[in-house]
Amino acid sequence: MPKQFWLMKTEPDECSIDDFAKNPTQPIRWDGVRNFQARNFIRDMDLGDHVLIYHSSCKHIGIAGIVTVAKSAYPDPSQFDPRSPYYDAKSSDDNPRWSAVDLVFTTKFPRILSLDELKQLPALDKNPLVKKGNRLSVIPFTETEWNAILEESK
DNA sequence: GCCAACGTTGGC
DNA sequence: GCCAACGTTGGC
Repeated sequence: MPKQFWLMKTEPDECSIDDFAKNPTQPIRWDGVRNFQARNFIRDMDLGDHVLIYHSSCKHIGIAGIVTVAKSAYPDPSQFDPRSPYYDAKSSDDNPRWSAVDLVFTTKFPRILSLDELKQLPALDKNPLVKKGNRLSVIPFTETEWNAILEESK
């Protein structure tokens, strides 16, 4: 039983639920998060926690499925790679600024739960995901919020 | 492509 | 510590 629930945003061109589904036992490194609040949430993630995958900036915006934390936070290697778009010169080996987790496929919803639909769920009233202008890419979910999503996905 | 909203940076 | 400028996110 997972201890905590999360949602992570991704542009499906970069990494979609189908990228997880096509190799369902192969974890994918979730790197490139460069926002301090989101990073702090990543560091709070535990092995076995469940994560909703949200497709943003695309044609079908919404929640596409569930993945599970397969490895908890560790230093994001891309911050040390000068050729990476995620390179951060201010980061050092002994004090890495950014963290990554590994995630593994769990469930693909039969259909995307659209943003419109999510906005209509009373349980998500207070969730930053449905607030205008929200840019947080890693969001903690309460069990109530989580259950409302699972119910809606049926 | 547009643009509002936001987080970060840097000058002071 | 303030805050303007800037770059980015993300829905439309």
